[in-house]
Amino acid sequence: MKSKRTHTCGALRKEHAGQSVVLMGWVDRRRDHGGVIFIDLRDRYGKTQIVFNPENEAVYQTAKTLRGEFVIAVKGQVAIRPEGMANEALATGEIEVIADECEVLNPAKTPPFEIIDNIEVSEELRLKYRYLDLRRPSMQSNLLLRHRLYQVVRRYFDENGFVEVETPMLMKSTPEGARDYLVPSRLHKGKFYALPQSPQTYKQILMVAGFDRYFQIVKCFRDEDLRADRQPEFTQIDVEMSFVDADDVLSMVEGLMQRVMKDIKSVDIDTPFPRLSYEEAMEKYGSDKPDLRFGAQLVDISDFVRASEFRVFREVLENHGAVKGLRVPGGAKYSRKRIDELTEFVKEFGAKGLVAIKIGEADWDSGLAKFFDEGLRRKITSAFGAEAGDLLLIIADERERTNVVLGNLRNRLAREENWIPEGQYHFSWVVDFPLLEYDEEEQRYVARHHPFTSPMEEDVHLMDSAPEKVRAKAYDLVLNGYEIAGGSIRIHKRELQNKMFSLLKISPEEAERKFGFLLEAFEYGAPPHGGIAFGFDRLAMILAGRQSIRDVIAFPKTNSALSLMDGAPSEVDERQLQELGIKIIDP
RNA sequence: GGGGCCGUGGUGUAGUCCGGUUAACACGCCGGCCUGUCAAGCCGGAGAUCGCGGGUUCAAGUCCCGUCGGCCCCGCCA
Repeated sequence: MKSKRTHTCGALRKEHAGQSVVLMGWVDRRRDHGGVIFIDLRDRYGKTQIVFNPENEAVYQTAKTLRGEFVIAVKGQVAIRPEGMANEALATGEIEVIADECEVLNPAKTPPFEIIDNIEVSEELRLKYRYLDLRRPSMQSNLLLRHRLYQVVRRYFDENGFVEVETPMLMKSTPEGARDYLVPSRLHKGKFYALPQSPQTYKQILMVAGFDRYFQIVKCFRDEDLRADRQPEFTQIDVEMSFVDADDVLSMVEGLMQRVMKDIKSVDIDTPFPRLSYEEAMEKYGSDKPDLRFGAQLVDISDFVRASEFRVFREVLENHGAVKGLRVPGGAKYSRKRIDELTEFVKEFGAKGLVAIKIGEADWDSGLAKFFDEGLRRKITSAFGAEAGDLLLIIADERERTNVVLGNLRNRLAREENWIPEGQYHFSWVVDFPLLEYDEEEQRYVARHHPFTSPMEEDVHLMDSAPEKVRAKAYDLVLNGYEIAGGSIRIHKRELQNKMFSLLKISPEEAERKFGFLLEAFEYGAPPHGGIAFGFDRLAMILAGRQSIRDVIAFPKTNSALSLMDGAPSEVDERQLQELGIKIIDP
């Protein structure tokens, strides 16, 4: 290439008129009028219209050969477009570049899909040709947003005295929690490293080491099944602080969110964020990550229907279950088919059925009316705040299941009934989580957050008598129905940690084997500490207004954890296996 | 481990329920015409045997079985 690029394709304006410039980029579109040829030249900064006039024979002949996605260099004069020819849709639309010279830096095959936004193309193809997909303006802006998010986070924590420390990617496997990705050791055949599910133990050890404010933007790995908001490798903003209580962590995070929203979205948000107890979240919204952009709270009618003739409700209540429901404004128009669909939906979450009551002008428009006397019908209707034309959807089951089922129904209805206002960001904290939950399969309590989470002091006395009632010093940050961060104050005393392990049925020997290094560290002066970790991809996804974290990850995996572009995972050479002492056993 | 939806020229879809002569449409691509377009326009053309394998049938894109792949969800994700 003879000359250097002087400007990007988004840079030129009226005031550059008359200048000689060199632009480089991709041919976005070609409009050949037989005489004059227009090329829109694209790079990540924008597009600029290039004009090729037949009078300039040499450059005109080159222009005729140009096709989509050719990489070219153009030297020319910036000119103000003729009267009435400006393109307001383009930032550079008031000018154009009259080409003097044009060099094809590299031709291109016709791409398998067009490099434009708003085209319907299967995600499969987008992932296979990710480099083409990433050329599309919307994907470029997603990755640029992600880039800005990294910068805001680093700046904020740096300003607040946090130290960024990298922790190992090759670490000890700790089978509590998610499935590990394992890495075989060549030097120690038969032994394995694990990729971190999170740098949890390292950051706690950094507290012991005296780095009282730590953060890291770090990859984590979990070998579990994927979802729209879950990838096997994902990025966390990992944070830990010493000499703090939960409020200190929460307000530090609120400050970060305020900064992020301001810098990325130009939105001012209020702090402190509302806090809901776990119990309140479950009872009112049926979720530990409630979407608070809309109301539609669950209504508990257990106390009313206890007196009804309806056996389904009575039996559930006799077994200490709950009867709760949701009001669907205007839902009385739902067809039988629609209600059947919703019934199928709630069954996926373990409900036995769904009771639907249509509210008519005078009274219930429902075959169930006969089971409830008139006063009861009126009480129930008013408990829901329901009016004629509404629909009540009611679940009767054990309390937790009732809540969870209705929570999922609430989210589905919100989407389908457009209850969710556009462009809102509703942050909240969910606090007072149970420390433990009982795992039926393993027949033991497991840590709801992780085994290093501190119980609340006032609940410690319950650890022996009623472990399920012990609340944790744990907190989740929820944004628009997504858990975007979760953390806790940690246990920093050996005795309490031992107690926790015994509740989890982790023997002293096992604790020693798995976490001995951490426990030993705690014996050398561990400060009280706590922290939090953000799902960076989820946060980026929400800020970008996308439905899948794949849209904010440059090279994501498919649902079955394949990389369609490079073909990972793949078989390896026999020699590599030999070096590692690994034999493949046919499945 | 399980449930649902999907796979037809380069791309997106129609056709599949009710099997039957040249698989349709739009965009893209190629060529021609055209000197001010910007989703340029007009005319013409090429291009798919219907994800893959097997089966049923005189006959399969269409029915059946299996398999691969994509997406959404349940379980799982301390």
